[in-house]
Amino acid sequence: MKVNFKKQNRLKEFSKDKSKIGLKNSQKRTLIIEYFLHEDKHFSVEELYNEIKKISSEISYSTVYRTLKLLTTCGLADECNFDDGITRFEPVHKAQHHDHLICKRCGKIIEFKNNEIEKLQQDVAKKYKFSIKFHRLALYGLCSECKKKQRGN
Amino acid sequence: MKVNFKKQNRLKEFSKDKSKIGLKNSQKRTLIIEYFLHEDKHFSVEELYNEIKKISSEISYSTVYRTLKLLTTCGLADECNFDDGITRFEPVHKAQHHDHLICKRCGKIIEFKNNEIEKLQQDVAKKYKFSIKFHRLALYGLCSECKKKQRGN
DNA sequence: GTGAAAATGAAAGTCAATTTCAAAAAGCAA
DNA sequence: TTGCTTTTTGAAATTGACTTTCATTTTCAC
Repeated sequence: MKVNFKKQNRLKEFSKDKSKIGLKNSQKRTLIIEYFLHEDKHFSVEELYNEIKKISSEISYSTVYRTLKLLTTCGLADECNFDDGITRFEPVHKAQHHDHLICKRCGKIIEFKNNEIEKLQQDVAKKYKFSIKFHRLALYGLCSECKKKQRGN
Repeated sequence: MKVNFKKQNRLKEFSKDKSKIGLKNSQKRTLIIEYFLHEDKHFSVEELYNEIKKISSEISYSTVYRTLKLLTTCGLADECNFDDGITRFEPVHKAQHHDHLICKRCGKIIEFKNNEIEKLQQDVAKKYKFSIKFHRLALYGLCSECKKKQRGN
């Protein structure tokens, strides 16, 4: 498992905070956190649980669930909803907010960032004297590969 | 209950289709549909059920639920999710797609439309060779009234 | 090591959404 | 109108993802 510097720092941060907020250093939790932060993917609890199980069969669904919620509370993970009733978690990239393209055929999730859209959102908010705390933008459709496949059919 | 022309037409359309797809003309369903289409609001099943109950106490939650699902299938209603785990339904305005501003304090839902944002979404899609079938954009925050109240506190 | 506090797993509970099924209503045909 | 078939309905049960409970295990400061 390749460890990238930024992510290691995030994990270290997490470790530093732990004592302050009364957390103990659990091996299982650490394994889950490392796996989750190093994989740059969107995981449902179920999905992460299934992958973790392969590495360490002694980790329960509850622990995976609780760890993801904990990371969310600590600001190291974000919860996403993509219209299928399943909550997914993604590692927070502190540097940049982003939105999502979701392929309805293969389920692929692509992240994108568009400053112009964000600016226009602020314009909309201003028009309605509204202050935006956060937003969700998801574009649903077909990714390039699935488009090719569909033509083939 | 004021009936606007466009909505009456939509209802008529619905009625026309009914026989073709094997639906019978139920009084209760008709009442629910009329109420839903004439109120230009976002309803959860629960909310619509509570309002309908006041008019006709003999209509059950199941019927309201099934009617809203039916309207969605027929393309006369859309399902929305605003990050609170509750599905809301809105009458489809055939003329225009729109997005939402949601006040996290009072729950108010404001609809808006911004062609520039839509255009930029297409640009994003093109960049990733993605074809968009539909999208969801929701801006969460505080509406003008709630901002005022908050200052007052 | 000992003891207090936190973490864990399995099972139970929650809650909105959805389905089931027996009874009621709709509507076609005689 | 009556009889018959199909659809609709209400109440209750079920589903499925999420969340909590609680007895047991692990952590860690002393």
